[in-house]
Amino acid sequence: MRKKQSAEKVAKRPDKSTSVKLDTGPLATSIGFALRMASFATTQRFHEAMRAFDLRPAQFGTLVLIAANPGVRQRDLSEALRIEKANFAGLLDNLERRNLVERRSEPEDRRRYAIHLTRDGQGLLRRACRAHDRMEAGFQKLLPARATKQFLANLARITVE
Amino acid sequence: MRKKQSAEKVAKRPDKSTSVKLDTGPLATSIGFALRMASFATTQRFHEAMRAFDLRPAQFGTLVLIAANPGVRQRDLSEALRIEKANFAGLLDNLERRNLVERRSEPEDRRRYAIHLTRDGQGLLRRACRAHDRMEAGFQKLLPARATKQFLANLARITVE
DNA sequence: TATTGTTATACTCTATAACTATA
DNA sequence: TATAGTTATAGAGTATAACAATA
Repeated sequence: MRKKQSAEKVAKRPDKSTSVKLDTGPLATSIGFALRMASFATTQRFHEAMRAFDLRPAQFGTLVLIAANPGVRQRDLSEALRIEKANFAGLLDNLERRNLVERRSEPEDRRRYAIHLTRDGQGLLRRACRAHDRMEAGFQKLLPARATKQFLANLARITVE
Repeated sequence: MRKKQSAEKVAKRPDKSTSVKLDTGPLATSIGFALRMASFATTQRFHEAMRAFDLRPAQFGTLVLIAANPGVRQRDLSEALRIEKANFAGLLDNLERRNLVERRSEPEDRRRYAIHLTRDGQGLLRRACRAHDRMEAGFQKLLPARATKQFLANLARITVE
């Protein structure tokens, strides 16, 4: 993608249709901006990796959390994923229409649903997780050796409440 | 906002209307997911810090890059910020209507605009940067002492191309 | 009265294609 | 032909309020 600075830009004219490296000023030391850019990059990779499964980040996260917490309540899922309950209803509708998850009513509190994966959901998630793990291995290779654990811990510190 | 665990939840029934900590399964070691959550958290803080200036992340980033690169071309700005040029036109329109930036036509290539901050834009940015710096100092305090530089370097490694 | 989940709505963000004017 | 910038549009993501059913 990146063309090296032509050595013979001499006489003609620069005609720099190539990308220009900008001074990022105070953004160069901005944790918020760096997180934004890094998250954008990994999200792009996520979409590539999950294209075959038609799963977006929030959908994949939902399936993973259900698998790890069978029977979890809808409200706890949406809170853990930082998704408004109003928006989460539609997300779950979509996964249920695709026969990946199942809402089971709870007799002891009939306002609540216990959410479970279907067999199809388990199967799709298993394959999606393999793609996810390959993607994550690629991210780890971008970091210094044995730096991942500390990096994840620092991200968790930033992710307060 | 957060209710402390009532000490007399004793006999009655748990009635856990408080939030439940879920097992995050393979997301616990997912760099992509951790970045997503951390970026979400810092973006929330950004909106609080910038409410007084009515600047969203992309708008603030735009002003900062213009200040650091006066006369920059619109295309280079949108590329640096990873914003589609089609969407960036409207963003700049908004900043121009608010008299914060100015598009100057370039005689040597009349397709291009050279983007500059107005006096108002410089003034607003100066104040916004102070709020931004305070916010960033808050983020740094969440990290171990002297860990910021390495953390930023690792974020930059993830942000490829 | 408070909580779980739903519906409706609006606003922002992102992505794509088609267009103009220039080169 | 290719590039800079614009317009239009559609799809996601996000936020808020109001509601029904239940506790």
